[in-house]
Amino acid sequence: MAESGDLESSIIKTFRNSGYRATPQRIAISRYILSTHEHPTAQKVFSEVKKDHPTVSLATIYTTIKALKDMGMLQELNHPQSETRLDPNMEPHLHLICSRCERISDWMDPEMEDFIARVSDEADFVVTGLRFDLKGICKRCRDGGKGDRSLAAAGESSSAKDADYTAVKV
Amino acid sequence: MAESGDLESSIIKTFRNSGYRATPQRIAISRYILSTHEHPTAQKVFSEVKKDHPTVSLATIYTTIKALKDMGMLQELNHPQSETRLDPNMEPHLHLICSRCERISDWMDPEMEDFIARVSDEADFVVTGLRFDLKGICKRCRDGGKGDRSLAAAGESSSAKDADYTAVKV
DNA sequence: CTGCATGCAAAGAGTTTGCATAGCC
DNA sequence: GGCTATGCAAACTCTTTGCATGCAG
Repeated sequence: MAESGDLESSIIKTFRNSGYRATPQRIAISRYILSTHEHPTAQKVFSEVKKDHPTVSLATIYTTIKALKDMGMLQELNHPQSETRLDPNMEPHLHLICSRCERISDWMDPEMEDFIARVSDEADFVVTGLRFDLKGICKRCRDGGKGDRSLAAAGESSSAKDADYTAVKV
Repeated sequence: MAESGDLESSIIKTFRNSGYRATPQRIAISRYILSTHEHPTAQKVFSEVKKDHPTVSLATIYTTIKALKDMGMLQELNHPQSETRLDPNMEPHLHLICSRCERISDWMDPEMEDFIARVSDEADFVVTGLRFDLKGICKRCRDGGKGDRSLAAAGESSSAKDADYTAVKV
């Protein structure tokens, strides 16, 4: 991609401005996480980065993730019975999580901030952060039949995971 | 409490209707989880139930939680860098999570369903479950100063955990 | 009585940490 | 060159599983 150089130099600047050293491993890890939209797991980052840096270790992945979180570049998404996934989108948004293909899509909604502001006001609760996930079936999986399970945990039924979200009558 | 007998017999019925045996341990575990509003961890359930059933094991806590989830009585709430917490409220609602005292309060909002229905429609995504958390500072902690950290992880700064929620400008 | 549930301990998964070496600044 | 970051492996935390015994139905 044409702008990979731009991304890379901005990553280097960000690390140095925060007092971190910009090592090749950190740059590669950050470049992958910040440019993908697939909300990867730490293991996924590990296997992707290993293609270019075969000696990289999982410990370095986790340390770099922690640094990126510390610098406000990244947040983590936890779900019951599944690994933590990473999200470089720091704007208020919600997640559409497909039970079938395990894909996580971001959805920006203009009304969300108003909604939150009203709840914050009514509940007398000063909101500093949010996390909004909708679980369900994406259009692609409804159209395409079985869907792409490449990101799904092998052999695990997705309906079991649905039990961890408040049911919504459809 | 006066209705503990009612809760107990309804727990027994629920287990038997689903083909589970209603053992004293399961009844005690379920009674505690279903009647508390503090969204306990498995460890908290363990220590509470041990008061009446000193020989109960953590494995039984976890298998009972799994049974309750299976019966649709319970969901789990995961947050980065903290243990899974339990929520017996199965109605669509959102969570107000205080960074200071670690308390989790439920908030029912009449507009939430409309909001979700609209997103579902616009995104062409069939919603089956939801998870909506707001992180911030509760009124009690703002009024009372330091707040009650009895549920907070010892020695851990709560600001670190805030990094895992999309920042909201206040 | 029959078979599921319990309690114990050990295994598992994901993540973190300790330490000697490597390499950024 | 000083000092942080790396890579390896071992430790850690939370959760799950295997198995012999116990007890609900």
